Amino acid sequence: MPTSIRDVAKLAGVSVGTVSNVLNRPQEVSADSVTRVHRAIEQLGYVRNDAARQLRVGVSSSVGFVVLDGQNPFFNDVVRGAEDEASRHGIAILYGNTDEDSAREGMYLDLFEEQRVRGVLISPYGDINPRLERLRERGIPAVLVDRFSGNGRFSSVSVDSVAGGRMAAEHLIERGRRRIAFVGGPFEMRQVSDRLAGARVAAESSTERVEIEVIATTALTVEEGAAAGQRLLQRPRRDWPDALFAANDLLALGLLQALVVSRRALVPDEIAIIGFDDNPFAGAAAVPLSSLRQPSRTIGRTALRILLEETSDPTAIPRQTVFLPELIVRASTG
Amino acid sequence: MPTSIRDVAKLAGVSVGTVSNVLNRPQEVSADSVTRVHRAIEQLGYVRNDAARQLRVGVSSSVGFVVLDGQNPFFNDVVRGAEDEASRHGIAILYGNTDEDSAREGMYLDLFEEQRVRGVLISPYGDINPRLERLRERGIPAVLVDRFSGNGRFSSVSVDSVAGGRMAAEHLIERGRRRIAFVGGPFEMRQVSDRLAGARVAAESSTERVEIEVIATTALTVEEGAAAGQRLLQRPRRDWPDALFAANDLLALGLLQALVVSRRALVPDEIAIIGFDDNPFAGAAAVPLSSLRQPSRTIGRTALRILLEETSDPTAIPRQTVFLPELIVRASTG
DNA sequence: AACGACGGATGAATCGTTTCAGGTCAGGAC
DNA sequence: GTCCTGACCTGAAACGATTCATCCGTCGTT
Repeated sequence: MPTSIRDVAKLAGVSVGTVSNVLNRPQEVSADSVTRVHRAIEQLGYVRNDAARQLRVGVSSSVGFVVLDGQNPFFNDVVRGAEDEASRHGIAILYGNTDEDSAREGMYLDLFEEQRVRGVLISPYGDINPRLERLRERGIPAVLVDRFSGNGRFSSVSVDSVAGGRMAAEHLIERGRRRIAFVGGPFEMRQVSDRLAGARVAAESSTERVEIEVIATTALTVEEGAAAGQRLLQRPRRDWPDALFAANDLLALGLLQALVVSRRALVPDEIAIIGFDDNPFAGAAAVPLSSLRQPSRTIGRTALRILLEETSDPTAIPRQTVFLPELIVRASTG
Repeated sequence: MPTSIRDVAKLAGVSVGTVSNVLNRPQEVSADSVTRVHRAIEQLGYVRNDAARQLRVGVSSSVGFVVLDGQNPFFNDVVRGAEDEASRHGIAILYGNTDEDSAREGMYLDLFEEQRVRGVLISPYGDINPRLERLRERGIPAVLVDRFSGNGRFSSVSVDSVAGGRMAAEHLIERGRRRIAFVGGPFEMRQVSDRLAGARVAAESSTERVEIEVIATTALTVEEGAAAGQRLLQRPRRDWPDALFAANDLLALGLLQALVVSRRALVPDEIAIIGFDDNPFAGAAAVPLSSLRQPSRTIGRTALRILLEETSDPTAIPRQTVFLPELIVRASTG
């Protein structure tokens, strides 16, 4: 029932080798054979079986993308960028979402290894360097996304979070804020600790006396942001910071919502807020949100491109691509 | 270099058949062999080659998901639901985004057919019934997502958009609004026309005299919503509607933003707004947005479950699963 | 006429699994 | 001692593509 390359060969009156050649290097086949084979393919509705191809040539036509947080529009944009570039090469994306769960992360890496994917894009959660090393030994390269490769063993595409944190804090300081609360967590996430580090650099290198307080959250979500906002509002007013720097826009939106709904704190007059990512909803928020824009589509596209280069040249030296975020000033920092 | 099942067999001192049995039906193998094989696997770091497995048994361990609009949080949630269910079965998701482009849609269906995926989830854009029929003939079932199967030839999981449209309009009418503008488009999208149809039903079955005006957009995006809002504000004030029903939350957020930023129209006092989807950002908007919540995760999960059932029983009768949306009232409709 | 070169076509071998028809062996029934 | 029954294993065939050593004609050269 399922038609194979042999059926095509028979109908076209040529050998299977010729059919394969028509499919893969038509220039080495006579024009006559090409048309006959194409006609046969058309007539039978033949579609090449990629599993057989992959088994023989040993290389798959898909790449895996392990995403940290499928809810986050930032990652969706990154995936979009990668998917866009992949489709140009006839490559499909195997999508795995870990939701910050090491077990799921490992599970997807296993799955992708079984599939012998061409390569893996990953925004890592746990310590997966050993896993990635192992994949590489097996000829599956990996590119880290939204994460700088600490030891330089892998290529990575990320945004300079330290610089971004610094830009955010400098902006707040310049606007006259002196008591900044950094809202974010968990701090095992490199992006989170980097953004805080950047903010601290800004505070220390300022001529003014600037305090940085840390309000820890357990995740980068709207809910956690709102909860943090609630906690803040319960303090006596004199203990309030005059600015909030949220580790990402989801948190910032949650914070904003808590402050606006309570009507107890004016944004930005009493408390300014700045986020990170500039996700598509930041500009549409209660008070349009200042943020640091990441070139998310470009990140995905670039990561996929590097991955493909590494698959064709396994000896390539890993390279770290770092983009600078862009400060977007809106009403929330007035 | 790459280790195969044969290497494992040799090291464990058994035949390849036994290794395969250990992997696939351990209960039929002696305990002794099982442990020896496992030890060998461990030692060699063997990972089964899924392409070879797939070639032999003829069934892949991935399903394709063709998504209409990767930017839309609603679809991301649906994907999440599907992915969650899939991971339970050791199945990976091949992710394809069409961005409402028939060419891309066809491209992904081709790609998935080459991969001989287990099945396809799709939120269709163009008229792809013939393509899906063809896939089915080849043993690849498809489940329509967020779209009712017109001719009942395929299973589908969707939300009753007519009912939702009706609920939205009834809510506005009940709140005293009489001049409702429906903002949405293109109308080829079934969801859009259904939501409008529902609103018309509500208007006609009301005891009051209710006008429904249509403001067409070219896409369901924040930008289109904002643009529609601008156009609206340019009219003389006496021609303004007193309520806007947006075909989805992205549009609604855009509308809201246009009205709020201009400060010319009070929401909801002068103009009420209701959206559709209840995406995670609707509640965090300038004026928290009323909306119709779709059980997006559940939709994805259900669709995948049905797909798997159909792969195991190809004679199953297609079934249409329809969820009812839930009215979420927030400040934007006072 | 002999020879070499070359464009094309051929088909067997191969990739790494799963499956299945048989084979081996120990133990139980008679 | 013979036969039967299971439990367990074995190894070759098969899946559908790609590749490559060969072969076949034709044509140009000498």
